[in-house]
Amino acid sequence: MTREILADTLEDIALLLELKGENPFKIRAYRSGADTVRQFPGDIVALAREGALSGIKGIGEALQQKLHELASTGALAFHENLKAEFPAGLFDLFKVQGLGPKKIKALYEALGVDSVPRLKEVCESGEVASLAGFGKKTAEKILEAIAFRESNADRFRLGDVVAPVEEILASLKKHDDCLRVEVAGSYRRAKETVHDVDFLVATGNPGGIIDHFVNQPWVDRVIAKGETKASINLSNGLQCDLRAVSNSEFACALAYFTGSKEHNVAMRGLAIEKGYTLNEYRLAPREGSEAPEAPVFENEAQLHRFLGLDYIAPELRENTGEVEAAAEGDLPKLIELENLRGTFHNHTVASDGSNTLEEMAAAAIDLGLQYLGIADHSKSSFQANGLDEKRLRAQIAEIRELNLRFRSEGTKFRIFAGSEVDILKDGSLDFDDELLGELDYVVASVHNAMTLPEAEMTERIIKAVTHPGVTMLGHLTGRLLLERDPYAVDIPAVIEACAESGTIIELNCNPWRLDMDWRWWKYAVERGVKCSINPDAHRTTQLEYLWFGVKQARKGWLTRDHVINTLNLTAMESFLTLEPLS
DNA sequence: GCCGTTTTCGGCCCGACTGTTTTCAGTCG
Repeated sequence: MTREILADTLEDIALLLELKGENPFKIRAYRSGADTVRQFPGDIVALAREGALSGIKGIGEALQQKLHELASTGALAFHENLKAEFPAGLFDLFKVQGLGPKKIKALYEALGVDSVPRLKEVCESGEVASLAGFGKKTAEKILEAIAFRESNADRFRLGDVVAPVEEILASLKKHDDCLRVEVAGSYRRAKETVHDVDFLVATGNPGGIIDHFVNQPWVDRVIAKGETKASINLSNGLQCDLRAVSNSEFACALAYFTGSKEHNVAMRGLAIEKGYTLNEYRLAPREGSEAPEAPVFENEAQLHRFLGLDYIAPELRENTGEVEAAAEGDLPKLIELENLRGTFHNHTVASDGSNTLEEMAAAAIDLGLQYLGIADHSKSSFQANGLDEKRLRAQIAEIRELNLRFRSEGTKFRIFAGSEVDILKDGSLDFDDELLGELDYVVASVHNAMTLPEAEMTERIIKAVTHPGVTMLGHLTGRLLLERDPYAVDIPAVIEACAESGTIIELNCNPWRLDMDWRWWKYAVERGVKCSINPDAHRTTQLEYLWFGVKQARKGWLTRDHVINTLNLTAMESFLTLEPLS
């Protein structure tokens, strides 16, 4: 049983209840329950199994009971019974843009539409167009959406959208009618994957800038275009939305469109408590409220302050307690990119990297770092040209030489000799203790046998992280975003083991990984575990992945004190119990 | 289904765009 299964089941129930036309507030309760489960800072699966969920906001008695049944027996009768009422293919229909529960229900009941192929059939035959509430245009739109869906995925890794987003942003900035522009939405919150990208402009002429937006060469398809809002698809399928507001509305609009939805609900709830209604344009006294008029807000910080909150950084706006903490003055001072003094876990041409030791070091120096940890693959990762004992000892010697040269040249910089040692199937390490002892630090990672049952995988990893020679655990779950699921592993148990043995957990910044997931960091640091933000760079330019890592760390509420590589060189040498170079 | 300085009932966040309709329902974010 995993957190994802718990959350997905609740989400599934919400969908089924929608199809049945149930009370929308009940449906919302299941959805928000799913969200609470996903975001819960702790071992929600264990709590559910033990029936110890009471007191969690948003999980009432009914959901507690259902989660307990699901977690303790592996199935939920209520869910199974609901599912049995509808054909399985119906769920695919929700992924067609423009189709919601009402239309799907109508199509199913009137025309027996229970799958995407069947939907295509009835659109082409003209049956859809003659259905009440549907028309020719609807049928065309559905066909268009099906075709689009067949050719594109609907989510993108954060790392894959940075370039197009920056290009569009620059183009909007240059436009004469643009007073201010920001990217809002999940991109601004630095979610690891995004569904779409939301641009927000302040302008006195919305029509002009909307026309400009939909007429760019990279626009593949215009989904919608109105007076203040437009949606387009890029040729890679990425959906981009533009909202135009007046300059005086910009702060509220930016807060609103940065979201998340759940964060906004919490913010509006807070506004209501204070006698106001909050929307994407303004904060205004509610009807019948005695509250005085709110001023025009120049920026989000002013809005937050007016509501009695400290400024909440965009990365935190996921409704995981940030609104309450902001009210109490308990928000953490989040880590910033500039706080990093060095980094670990980087590759060179010795294994599967593209640059030499010297080139990697030069790039790190250019970024203003004081140290760089090299950790090429170990011998079992022969697919990645992993180093055997002899080659690794030669690399250690080469690193010592280079460090001497830095010292003689007066460069305050040090390469730490490490290894990304494979955690073998039985939890033992790929090198013996003697060689591990010759290294400055050791990253231990799983690269094979990823389909072990959860208990075995957990035991395997715990055995490795409790080995005294291991400094840190690499990419905890092995996930590749949108490509490979995390392997089955009991994350809280691993965190606990790391806490006890003082082993650091890596936040791997490769945008394909971003692993350990940001949702676990609050829990990990509560247990006393330290984080290392590591780019896993295989070429010099990938050291810039640190940007993604810091964003994820901020999402995980991490401060500089939680992150080991904010230590300066001297402090780091002392932490690793190494003789200082100079 | 959840929640509570309005606490066991009666609320529950809000607006833009589209298409099919003549005033609005459905979808999306």
